[in-house]
This record gives sequence, C-alpha cells and structure tokens, in this order.
Amino acid sequence: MTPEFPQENLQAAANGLRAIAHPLRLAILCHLTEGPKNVGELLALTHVSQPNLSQHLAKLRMLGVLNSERRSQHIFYRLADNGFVRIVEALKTVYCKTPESEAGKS
Amino acid sequence: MTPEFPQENLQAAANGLRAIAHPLRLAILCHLTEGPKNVGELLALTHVSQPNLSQHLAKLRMLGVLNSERRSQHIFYRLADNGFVRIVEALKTVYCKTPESEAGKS
DNA sequence: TAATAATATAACAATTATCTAATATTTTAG
DNA sequence: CTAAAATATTAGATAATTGTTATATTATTA
Repeated sequence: MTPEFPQENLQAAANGLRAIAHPLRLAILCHLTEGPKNVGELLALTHVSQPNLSQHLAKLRMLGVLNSERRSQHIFYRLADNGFVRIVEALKTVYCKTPESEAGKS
Repeated sequence: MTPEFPQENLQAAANGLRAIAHPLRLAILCHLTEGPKNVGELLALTHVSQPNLSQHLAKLRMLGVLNSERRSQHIFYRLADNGFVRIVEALKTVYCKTPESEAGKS
C-alpha cells in the first residue's frame, strides 16, 4: 500500500515500534546494541525494580525485539535482529543532536 | 546514562517513537518521506475517516514528528526532521525483508 | 533435599490511547 | 455576506499500558 511498505509490514513495524516506544525499553535496546546482557546486568544499568525490568523484557521479547537464552542460572537477552542497531543510530541522529550537528542543517 | 543516549534524550526519543508506533501514523510518515502532502491527499492515500486522520496528524504534530503549514485552503504536512527518513529506512531493513535479503543474514 | 539466587508471572488501580459521531473553524467562491 | 470545501476539535465509550506488591518458578549450592 504505502510505497515500499506494505500494509502487513506496517502493522509488524508498528508493533516493533510500540515495543521500543518507552524510555526504559529504549534504554534496554541501547544497552543491548553493545552485546548480550543478562537480567542482573541490565538491572544494574537501569536502576529500576526487578519485576518492572522483567515485565519490560517480556514485552520486548513478545513483540519480537529481543531473544533470550538461558545460561545456567542467568538469562541473557540479545537483539533479535541486527537492524535494530541501525534504528537506534537513526534515532540518535534525530534526538541526540549536538549544537554543531545542528549548525549545518538543511 | 545509556552510552551515547542520555536519559533526557531517551525520553524525547520515546515520545517520538510513541508518535509513530501506530500503523496509520507510520503510513503517514512513509508517505511524507516522499515530500509534503495536504490532508486531502493523505486522506486519499490512507482510506480512513477524516476526523480520524486529523487526530492522528495532530498527534504527530504535537509529538514533534510533523510540521504543518497552511497554503490558502489546504494545510500541508511535512516531516519535522529529515532524520525520520533514515528511521523509516532502518525500519524497512528490519520489517520489510525479502526472501533474498534474508538469505545472507549474520 | 533445603536454602538461596536469578528471573518470571499475576493481580490490580491509575493512566493513557483508540475510534466514532457530532460540531466547530477557517478559507475561498459566488 | 453566504455557501461550500477543507480541516480541526469535542465528547465519550472501550480497550490498552504502566508500575507496584505479592508470589511463583528455576537452578545452583550446601
């Protein structure tokens, strides 16, 4: 329907966006662009309550953004698709502008 | 806080993501990557009710994704930042994979 | 096997988002 | 100035999202 973005894929992409459209979940996504991390590590990085983190991880997993893998007592999360790194980078170009990067705008 | 993505910007980015995390709003965003369009044009492209489209446009405007400009009786919408084009492209790499593009995955 | 550490799930109140139907506003044409 | 076209706003019922507290599951260690 939309050029280069069929309706069916729009729905899928909107679900993925819904998954990361939250400050904590986006922070999780960012941290995982650096490589897989287990829940304890993410807990230390994010400073939220354990159940809260776990629920947000569950949502990211259910909406297809993250995969989890158990390694003995720890569960490691990782990006389900490397393309999410590009999405995070694109978000940075829009939302992390420095004064300089703003100087030469079109 | 998060590497390369301070907490304050995370909140801003999450708001932007919230804005586009809806199939219709994402479709609008896609259409506008091709250039500004007025409401009537978007109405024809999206096949939704006029008030519904208008409300979604209002949300995109309020959350800083779109700008609007009146030209006589028509109101034109455009992307508030060209970086959104990159976000849409990144989304396509994740959610519009062809069988071939899937062949050589890492 | 019992205790502990790591992680997940359930239940729930408060907030926010969604669509539709009705109405309002703004601009140009006559 | 009035009618019509383009777009926005309001109201409201329904559904989805969020964080917390409490509890459950799973895996190792003693």
